[in-house]
Amino acid sequence: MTDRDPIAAARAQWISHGWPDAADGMALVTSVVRAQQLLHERVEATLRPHGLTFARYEILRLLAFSRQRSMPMSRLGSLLQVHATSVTSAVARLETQGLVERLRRESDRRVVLASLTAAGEELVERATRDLNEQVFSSPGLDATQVRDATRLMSALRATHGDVVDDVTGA
Amino acid sequence: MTDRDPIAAARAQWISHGWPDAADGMALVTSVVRAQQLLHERVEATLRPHGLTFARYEILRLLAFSRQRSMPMSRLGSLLQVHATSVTSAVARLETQGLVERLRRESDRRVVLASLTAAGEELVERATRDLNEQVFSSPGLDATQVRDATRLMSALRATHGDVVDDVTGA
DNA sequence: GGGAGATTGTAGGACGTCCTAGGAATGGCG
DNA sequence: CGCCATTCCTAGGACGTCCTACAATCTCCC
Repeated sequence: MTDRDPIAAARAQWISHGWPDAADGMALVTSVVRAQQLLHERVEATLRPHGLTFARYEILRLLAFSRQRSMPMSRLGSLLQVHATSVTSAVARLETQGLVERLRRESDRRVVLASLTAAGEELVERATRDLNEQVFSSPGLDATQVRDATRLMSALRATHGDVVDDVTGA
Repeated sequence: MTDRDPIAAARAQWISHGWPDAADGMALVTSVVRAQQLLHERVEATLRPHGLTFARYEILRLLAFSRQRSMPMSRLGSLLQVHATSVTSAVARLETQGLVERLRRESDRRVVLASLTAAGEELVERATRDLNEQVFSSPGLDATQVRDATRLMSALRATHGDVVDDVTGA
């Protein structure tokens, strides 16, 4: 006996308990949480054979895009929108794996530069190829839906203070 | 000096590095992850004064909806789509807080029933009221966008194997 | 110079999630 | 009747996230 959609069921409960004005918002929040969970699982499964998690992959990816193959810890945190201590622990693991090394900037010795090693550079390219093939090129919606959904998520981000380009939707 | 939208920037990098077919999918995944993070932060901020997290709130909410005010651990896990061990640790904390108690079902002594206490029942109603007022009734999109976004997230869930009602969109 | 205040990063702790392993209770099958 | 596969739950560990300190370093201004 298969259960019904838990989110649709929760929405019905919300209405029958006298919270109709909040029911759609509840369903939206719950749907986004669940969609993120499913996408995250696919991404993690793809990265696992490479010994990476998404958090660590994102750091390698940013470093590989940068000119110097290195970046201050604080800049990683602000670009990835995570707490500084999360960056510290992720970079510590990447350093243990030999994918990144820490350098202290001479002109300002407070700054720690996370710098990609040759091994890190090779790994991030292989991992990116797999992610593109196994997740990003077929995320589970058709091209129109992908564009619409991305635009709606951007609008949501914008109302929460994120800097967002292109909400108007050309 | 404000940075540009990190997701739009990543999408541009994807295209210029020769991965145009994956760029939109990457942007979608990243947008969903970020939107979830923002909504999750608002929800957690609302629940914190009540001494709850979203994970524990969801358990209390399900129990309060159920007839007996109780439910097997395994059912909580399947409804919430989380690992059984996550349920164990959340219920353990709720028990410490005096919001839930564990009962063993007599007819099948393998089953542990998580059962709402009077304190838990009161708390979940107060927490729900705050969530409805502070998050769910104004999730950050207008009514049309909320409906569209929920429908797209449902389609995404459906392609990943979730049981989903109402994808067709009346 | 030299101290006050900012900025940058790390340490330690709480919590949630997953995984693997394993202990109890049930139910079926020889 | 008794053994075993299944089901249900918990224990312990890895990882990511946040928070509150705190240490090191830089900057500014007296």
